[in-house]
Amino acid sequence: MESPEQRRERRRAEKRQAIRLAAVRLALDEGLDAVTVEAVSAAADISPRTFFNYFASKEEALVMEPIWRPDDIVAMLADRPADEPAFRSLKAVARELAVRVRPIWDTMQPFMELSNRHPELAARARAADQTQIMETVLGAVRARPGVTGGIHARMLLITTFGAMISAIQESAATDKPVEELLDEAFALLERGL
Amino acid sequence: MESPEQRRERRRAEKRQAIRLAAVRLALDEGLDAVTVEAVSAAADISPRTFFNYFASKEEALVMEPIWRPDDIVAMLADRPADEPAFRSLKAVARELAVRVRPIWDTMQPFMELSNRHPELAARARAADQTQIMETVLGAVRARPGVTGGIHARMLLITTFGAMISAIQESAATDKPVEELLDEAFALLERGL
DNA sequence: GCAAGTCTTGCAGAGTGTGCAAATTCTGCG
DNA sequence: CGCAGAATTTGCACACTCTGCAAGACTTGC
Repeated sequence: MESPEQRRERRRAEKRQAIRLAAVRLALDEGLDAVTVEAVSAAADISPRTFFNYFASKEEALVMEPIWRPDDIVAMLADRPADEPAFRSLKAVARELAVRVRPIWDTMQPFMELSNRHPELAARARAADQTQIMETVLGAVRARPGVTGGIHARMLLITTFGAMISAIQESAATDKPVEELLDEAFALLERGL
Repeated sequence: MESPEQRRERRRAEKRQAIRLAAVRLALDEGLDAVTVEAVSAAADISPRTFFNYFASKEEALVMEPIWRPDDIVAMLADRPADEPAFRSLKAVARELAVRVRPIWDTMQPFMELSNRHPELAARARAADQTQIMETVLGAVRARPGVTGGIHARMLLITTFGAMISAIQESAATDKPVEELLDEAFALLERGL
């Protein structure tokens, strides 16, 4: 069964996604300039004011929901065996996150297409997430065994995300499976590029 | 001597910097919310309209001029010996870019302070640059010897910038010299983290 | 079928950013 | 100096994003 709260949550998420799709379709069909809040709202059959009940900004509606959230990552790291070296833990976490991508790969396509045409979009949206992750997770990485210094922790994090982003982009460009590419990327990091 | 054009260029750059400083000072003194184009213009003694002759957006005035520009990087890469492996070339380029930072380190401080208080700022501003660099430079990296595949090129680029960003941030946090930290970072990349 | 809560909407207002044309300032040069 | 031509600054009108607030519409459980 479904509690009333879950029900509301789900509905809200569905509507959010519907608005997103309307926005992205509009952007792909008519160009980014055609995407005004007014136009999106009309397409999604809501009032402009309501749009902002679902998204804090217009941009937010044009990119997909982030697959990595700081708390998630901290939690996933905490779940790894305490004596596991940092690099190994991060690799495991990255793999787990990559797996999450698979079931939504198809729905991601329009967003990827849009990101290809307007690379600033996804980058800008991701930027906020990334710094937040850096700040939140850096402490957790430092606490892991096998971290030799301040810059080591930073490099571990930044390269982990570099690997994920590279894998996703390369996968979109070549159609190779993400996980395979992610393994390649981590192999490079492990033995040195 | 100085040609008239150079003169104009220089003046323009000076004014740009003056506006920047006014904006950042305002942000540090009164908080980010106090930074409206109107307030910045008043502080810099120009009209709001003129502000937009110097910056395409308010945000642009709150972060420092990027030290890396795509064309620069491509040119620097082209200057490296043709048979030098990609990793080595990128390391050399990164070092050269890091050296550029030294003479302006002091003027960077207010911006760093602001970036610490509002991490989204610098990240968002950098985002556009970074994707542009990716797109522009990726081809040049692929053409270098020692690049084994699509994901290798991507990882080389992304980790190079990761190293530079890590080094700068860590340097700001610990006061160690940037170049030393950059070397540490590249050592990690070279032998594997 | 009603009462309480939730969601949607309109409206007013502050702020960003742009095109255009007038006003101002700068430049070299006679 | 003083002036013609060029570059810069500015005001103005306008389209657009985003927010707070309060009223209206709609759900929901009972």
